[in-house]
Amino acid sequence: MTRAGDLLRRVPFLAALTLTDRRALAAAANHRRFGRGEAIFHKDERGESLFIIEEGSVRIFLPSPQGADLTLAVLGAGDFFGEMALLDGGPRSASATALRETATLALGRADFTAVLQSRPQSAMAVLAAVAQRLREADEMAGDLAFLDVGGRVAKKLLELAAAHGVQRPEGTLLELPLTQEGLANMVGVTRESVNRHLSTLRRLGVIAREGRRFLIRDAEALRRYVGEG
Amino acid sequence: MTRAGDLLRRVPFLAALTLTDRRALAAAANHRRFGRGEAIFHKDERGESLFIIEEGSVRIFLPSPQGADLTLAVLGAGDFFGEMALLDGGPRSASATALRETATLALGRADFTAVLQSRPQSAMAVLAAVAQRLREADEMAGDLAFLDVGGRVAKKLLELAAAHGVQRPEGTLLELPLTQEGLANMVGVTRESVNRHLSTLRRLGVIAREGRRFLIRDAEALRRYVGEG
DNA sequence: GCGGCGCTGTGATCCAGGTCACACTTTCGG
DNA sequence: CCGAAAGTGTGACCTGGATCACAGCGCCGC
Repeated sequence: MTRAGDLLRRVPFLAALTLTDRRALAAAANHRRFGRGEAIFHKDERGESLFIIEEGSVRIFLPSPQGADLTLAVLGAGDFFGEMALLDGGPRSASATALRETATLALGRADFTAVLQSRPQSAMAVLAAVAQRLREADEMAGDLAFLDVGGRVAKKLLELAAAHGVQRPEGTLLELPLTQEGLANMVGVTRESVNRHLSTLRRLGVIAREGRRFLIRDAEALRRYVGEG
Repeated sequence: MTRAGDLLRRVPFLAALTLTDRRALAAAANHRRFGRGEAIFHKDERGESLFIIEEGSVRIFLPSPQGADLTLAVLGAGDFFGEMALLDGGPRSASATALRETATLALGRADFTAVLQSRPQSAMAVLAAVAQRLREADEMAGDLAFLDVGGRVAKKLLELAAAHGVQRPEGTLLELPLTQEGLANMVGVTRESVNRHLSTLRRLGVIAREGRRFLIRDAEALRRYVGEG
């Protein structure tokens, strides 16, 4: 309970609640755990809950008929997802699976809307978060329409560096372990194409591999690489 | 004033307001008109107002360095846009221009947030609208990643039919006059490619031209065309 | 009613990236 | 610690769409 209360305080849109409210909410919410690779929900299902990640990480993606799906986001502790189906009443617009052992707090529609209705601050925070996501989605569409594969790969590396990068003497190291296939899915291309572009980038000394993670040696060169290929 | 009050009643997220509130809001808002082709705002500018369309139509798009930009939406009377910059404080995420003579009501940040904070109903309505748009944006990204040009063209025609279609004995007529270039921009490809696909569709008797508008003769065939090319 | 400009249609080329097919390397579960 | 499975690197090939280059067409303004 204390644990859950602590978590909720760190979730932006719930920060405006009083301690008692947060406790009540934590009591109302369901704890749910998912194993590595386990599905949390599938696109097109009806959705009745919002999930808050306590621990772990979750991939949100559009499944494609012919395998290779498109990753929209990878979320971590403190992030929430699954709100859309609650907000506009539609079905799940994407699928979600746990990338590793993950613990969540699931909030039902009634509890969620109650918070939004009674706390203008919370509603504004959710609004800001959703607007932010819309912004990113539009940008993704733009990238798919305007950039070639090289540019998309380079740009995604920069984004990942901004989100999960750790400064190192030799450059920025991407925390999150990422396979070429994973990167390919984020960028909407085949694994082979990603490989070829990474190879040239490595040959140019722009990036390097550190086990299962990437090291970005020359962010500036990467930025130039976006928009030329 | 009465005019503006009337308009506001028809805007979903303002429907919850009392008549007096709507009057006050209408008084606070600025009327602004734009000529055919005139820019309303540009991507990356700072944005301090939300626009409600009284009359006319507006194209929201991502400009691309090399010309051919990507159309995200075409909005008409009663629709609103420009809310994102107000909600998350970021710059304009896209550009907006009037497609024809257009009258708008511009609402400043303060007035907008005041409504959202004081009217849970309004906040929920905006939330639903933004969620809806996020849904569409994600779907667009999926289409760009998964569908080939033929499929994208066909799907867009079906969407346009759903949004602006009028039933006719011979099929569904798309109200809005649309050039091949316009369609190409909605779908992220060249005009020539669109032309070729439209030609085959016409040869197959699936669609036909009615002056400057499209007639969809066989929606079922169009649906099949999505996802095969 | 006529001249011009913005649309439409289509052919000829070219090439980025998908597909297929493997060999090699790392990692991890048992 | 070993063997299978997952991930990586690359070559050969083919093809959908971009690009360039025109030739008609029709609608609009004067």
